[in-house]
Amino acid sequence: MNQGTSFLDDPDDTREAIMRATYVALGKHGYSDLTIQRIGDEFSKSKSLLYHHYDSKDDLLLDFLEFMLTQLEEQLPVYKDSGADDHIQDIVDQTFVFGGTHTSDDFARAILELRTQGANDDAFRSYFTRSDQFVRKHVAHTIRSGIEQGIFRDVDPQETAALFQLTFVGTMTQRVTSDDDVLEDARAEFERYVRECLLAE
Amino acid sequence: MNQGTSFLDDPDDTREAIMRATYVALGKHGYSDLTIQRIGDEFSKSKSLLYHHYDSKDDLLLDFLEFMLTQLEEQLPVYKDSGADDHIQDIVDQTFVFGGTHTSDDFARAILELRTQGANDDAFRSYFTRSDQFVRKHVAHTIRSGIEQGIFRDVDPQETAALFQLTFVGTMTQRVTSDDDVLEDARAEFERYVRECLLAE
DNA sequence: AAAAATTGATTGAATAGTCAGTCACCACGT
DNA sequence: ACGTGGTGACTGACTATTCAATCAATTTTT
Repeated sequence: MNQGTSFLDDPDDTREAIMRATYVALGKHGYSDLTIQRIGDEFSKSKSLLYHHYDSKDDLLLDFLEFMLTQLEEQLPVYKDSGADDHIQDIVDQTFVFGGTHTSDDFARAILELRTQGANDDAFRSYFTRSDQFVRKHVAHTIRSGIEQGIFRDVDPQETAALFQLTFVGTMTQRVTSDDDVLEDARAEFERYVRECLLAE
Repeated sequence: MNQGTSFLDDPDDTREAIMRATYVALGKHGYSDLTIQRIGDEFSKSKSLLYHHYDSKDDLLLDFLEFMLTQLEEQLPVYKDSGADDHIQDIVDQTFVFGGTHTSDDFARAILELRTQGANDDAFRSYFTRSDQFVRKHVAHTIRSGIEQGIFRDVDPQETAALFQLTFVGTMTQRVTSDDDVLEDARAEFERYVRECLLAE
């Protein structure tokens, strides 16, 4: 069975512990060297217990993916209707990250490794498809809102959000897989784009 | 030993065959399920022979990475000094791809899977670091050239190239790991960015 | 004949997953 | 208050398989 099947389970202590163990093991060894053994090593209980909670390694990893995507989505800045321009700036900050909560490289590494599995695993890919659409709609809504407020130009919200989404994914990939410090420069240019192509004059 | 150690080797028939086999196996099974056995299965000769040409699986994979990056760099449109704007358009086309030679999803998948290994493997990461810098300099040079020609605005070539690079990586990641068809929209918006933020008025 | 290419058989270490069984706890009837 | 039985958490030992890597032997090339 997956996650908490009953709504009256204990506060899901064990699941969280397993997720944490998986996270640590993934960080240490990388996805392709991630084994049940190694997850068990980071877990206070025994490795066999993992099979009591999950049917298989795949089952566990799929739950872990869901866990991580939840974390990721919770990181989205909430939209206080105040100013769409402020909110967009929050999103840009979040994208290029400085000191977000657990926006460490570890977290980005984990997400990217999971994401890459989507290249060969339909189940994984459909999770990310849903997550991408969620994020994209969130951004598109903000932009639409900003246009109505008259602080953004009359751009296509769908298309603009798509480029934001692409930049977000690109940043995550780039940060983790290259030592070239392209990110600062890219950020400067992206902010120029926001100023000159999005904000009203 | 790696690759062709002598410059007078036979036209590297075997190496190419091994690279091809690795490519096919990678496409079929994905990096984390890629085994010497499976590479051997796609290879006309026996699996043991792989160890005659390479010291270890890692050694083989590292050579494969170099092989793939060479392919990738050869795909860069050459800069005929005619017009920087045409050349930039070529680069955009290449980034968002339509019918490039082997710019199939298979190729993108393979590159992304290799790239993601860089998250945990320093050797892999340094290859991509070098490759990124190569591409970025190429784009920066084109932009600098376009500015001198007066067809681009007076932007910062380094920063602009960085955003191109980010978009390139983001596209590759997105294409392969999500069914959300964000790419068309993102392309439309990116071309708007080029028109309004890069091209002279 | 010497060197290089190629093979099948084999090894020892991991691998995912199983299984029989222990333990703590809780509800129930008496 | 006291058994009694049921349940789920938990474990260590185990299996069958797969893995990377080795090697002695054979074929092919030079």
